[in-house]
Amino acid sequence: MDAKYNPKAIEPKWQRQWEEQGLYKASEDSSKPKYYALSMFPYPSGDLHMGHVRNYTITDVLARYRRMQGYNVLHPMGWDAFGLPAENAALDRGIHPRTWTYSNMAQMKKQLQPLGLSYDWDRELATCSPDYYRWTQKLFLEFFDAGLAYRKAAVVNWDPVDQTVLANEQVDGEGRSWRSGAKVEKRPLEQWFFKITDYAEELLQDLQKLPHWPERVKVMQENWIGKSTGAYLEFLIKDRTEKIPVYTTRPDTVYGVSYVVLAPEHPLVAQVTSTDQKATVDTFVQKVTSESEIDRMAEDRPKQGVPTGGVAINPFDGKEIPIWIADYVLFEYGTGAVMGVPAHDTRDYQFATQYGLPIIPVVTAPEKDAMTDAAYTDPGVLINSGSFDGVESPKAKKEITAYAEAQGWGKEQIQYRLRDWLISRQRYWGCPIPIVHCPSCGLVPVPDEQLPVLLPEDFELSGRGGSSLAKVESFVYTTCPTCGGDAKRETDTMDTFIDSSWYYLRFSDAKNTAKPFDSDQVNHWLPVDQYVGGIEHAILHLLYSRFFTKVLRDRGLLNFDEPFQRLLTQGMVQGWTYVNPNKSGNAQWIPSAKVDANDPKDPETGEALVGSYKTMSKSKYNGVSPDEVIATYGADTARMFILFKAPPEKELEWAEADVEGQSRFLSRVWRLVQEYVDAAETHMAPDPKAERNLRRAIHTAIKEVTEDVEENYQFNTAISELMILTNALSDAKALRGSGVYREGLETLLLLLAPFAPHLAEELWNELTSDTQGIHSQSWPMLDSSALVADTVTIVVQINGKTRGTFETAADVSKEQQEELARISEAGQRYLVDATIRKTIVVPKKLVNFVI
RNA sequence: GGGAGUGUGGCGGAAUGGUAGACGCAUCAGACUUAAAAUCUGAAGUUUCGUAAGAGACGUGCGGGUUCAAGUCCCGCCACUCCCACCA
Repeated sequence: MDAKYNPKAIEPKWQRQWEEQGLYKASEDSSKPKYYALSMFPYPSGDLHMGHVRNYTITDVLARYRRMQGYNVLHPMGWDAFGLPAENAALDRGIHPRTWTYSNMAQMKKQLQPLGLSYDWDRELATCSPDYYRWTQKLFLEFFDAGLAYRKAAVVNWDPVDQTVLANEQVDGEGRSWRSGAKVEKRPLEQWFFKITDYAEELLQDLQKLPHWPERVKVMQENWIGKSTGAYLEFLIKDRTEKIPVYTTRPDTVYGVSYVVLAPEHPLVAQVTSTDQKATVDTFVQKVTSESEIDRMAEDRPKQGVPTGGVAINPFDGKEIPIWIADYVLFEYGTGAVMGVPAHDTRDYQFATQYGLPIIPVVTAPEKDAMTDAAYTDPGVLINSGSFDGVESPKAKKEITAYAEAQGWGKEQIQYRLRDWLISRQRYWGCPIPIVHCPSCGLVPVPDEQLPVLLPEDFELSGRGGSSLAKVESFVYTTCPTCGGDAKRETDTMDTFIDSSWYYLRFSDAKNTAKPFDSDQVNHWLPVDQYVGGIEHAILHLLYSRFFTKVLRDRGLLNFDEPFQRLLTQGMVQGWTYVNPNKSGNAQWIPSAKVDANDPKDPETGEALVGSYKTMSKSKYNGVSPDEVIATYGADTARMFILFKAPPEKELEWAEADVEGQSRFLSRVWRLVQEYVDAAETHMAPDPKAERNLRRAIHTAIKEVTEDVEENYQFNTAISELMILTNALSDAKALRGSGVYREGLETLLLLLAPFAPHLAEELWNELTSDTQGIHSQSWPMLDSSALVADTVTIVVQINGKTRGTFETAADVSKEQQEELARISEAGQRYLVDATIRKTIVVPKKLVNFVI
């Protein structure tokens, strides 16, 4: 055995060995319980960063731990491989997006390999491979068949020069295309949608089935779904037959309506506008619709609007009120029209004061909140409300809604903020939508036997954001699968979030060539027992995946409601870097390793620098790459550091000194075992007390590490327990000849195995004659009887303040304990002249005298 | 504006209502060494009194409360972080 711990010598050796043994292949052994551990699969950017390492290390520890616990573990890895960066790379470098993507995947796999992660690579998948996207298309057709995939016009950013659709991020602050510089137009275009709103209620309700998800993720999803209960009410239009429907959560304030506002895009705008207001209204609509979303939503922006000249009639009191249009009303939400109640709504109040509209209080505020210069938005008692005067708000809501319903001009309505999911993208590097447009048959799904609809090879990229497929004639022109006539293919591709909405299902049956997955397989392995990933996916990815699961359940393809049983959102990895305020962009970030901390200067220009944190997920510019760390310290040290430095859900600051600390700890373990193996077993006089103490330390460690890993993901405290056990063994070298000491070393290695797999394997191999390897061993069993201590420390308190302690036998009775406390040094000192009013005895822990 | 969370030494962080600061980093002292590194041993919240051994006071963002006992439970503040946000 080497005298010195040298990770470079042992890590590659064991990685090869594990690979050859096929140690991490998930089997179909149904005699064992299953455990499915999953990290969110990466986008193959070509650059593995510390955030990835943290993510994958966490699931790896759990996977290894569960294997030792006797579980049949599924721990797969794959690639979220479609997406825009590949297309941009193709534009910039003139290479095929596939070439770029696959070379990145190879690169990242190479970077992952030395980490010693226990993946079942047999199940590797890439969403851009036809073997995978064939089934994405099949699932799309399931949605289509269920009526959950549909087309409708949606307003998009249109570049009139490049003749292409732009993403919101591709439009600059002034509403110009980043590429052509042309003023971007808002155009309604036919787009594909998934009807996620059909599942809004279940997506909301089933959050209750997820007790092991972080509260804040559930709250975010809840807010995103945004359920509210209110009333749908119809206002009449004077001299016309149409009605203006509004949605309100405050039907109790309906007598306070002093105007009605339509969104500028609302179809009724044309009908209600009077001739003399037409020019004003047209100009206003033009102005608002040409503005970017960002401008229109901008904070603190004053609300703008114009009167249409039209007059509405409040059906409750027959009062005539003006119809306005305003930019603060959103066309997409509710009915796209709002009743204006300035007295009881903050936004309406702002608008009304700005344009001199009447403010009519209809809900009384308690004296202290009496309305002065703001809207009163809390509940109260109704006034000025006809026959509803004197009714309290909550009751009035119900009564007024019921009254409207009886009169036929309203009803109760539940409203969600969740919108349908716009899934079509006008891009090349995505999964083609398997639909044919036939002039006579309409939208025709591509039949199963013609799947996959392959991405064409001969294409020309039409610029960022544009549809390249539409220009590939051999792709576009086809025949209708139904009637055989001339037809065109759909040229949109799917949002990449669709690819990632079902990959965790595919892992259960990754090589199936007949269907997306076999139901028995998916029902066996799913739901995922532990899902780990960044908080940035708290809403979209997780919501879409939940939606997919529910739809596929309703299609009979699987039998569970929720895909991810437990969710852990890991914190970011940050690094201390310096900023050069004189530079811009990425050049301003300078890794701390290149800078003298006492005199921070830009190594290139000599300019003074300012310290700052930067997230390691954009790690190109801040120095510490996983490759370097592994090359310097080894994978085990990197893993230990990242788990020990902070609890998993918190941010983690990269610090070289702490990495060295972990390296030191592993070296200590190495020496401990080596010295034991080298030392001739010395016989010594038995020391039962010391042996019992050591055994207690061993089993305390088993208990603590098990609880930390299994229940709370407290890897940081689990590792500190390993350190405590190591220190105890270090201190107990006199016991080397005893069985307890050996038990201690073996237990230490077993407990360490999920965290530092290579070191544990190497030392296990040296220490024991076992040939199966440490990762095939069982997790150590806890012997609770070993935890019982011979003696206990009793705390003596006077009036709740600790005044001393004493040691006594663990089987001390309550009475003895009190008496011992009384005669203890502290007791003697404080109780001499005192009257004891009360004594509290906590058995085996504490005695408190109140004097 | 709405919601969620956090606040403990020089730092990362521990603490089923029961000795606050486990474990580690950094620091200091000692041993080993010609020397350094590595390694090992030890010290250490702040403060007052004391030459010292020691003794006391104060300490978990702030102010109250419950309790024999509060970092932990309750009430009210403050600060910071994150998410959503003209959603009627």
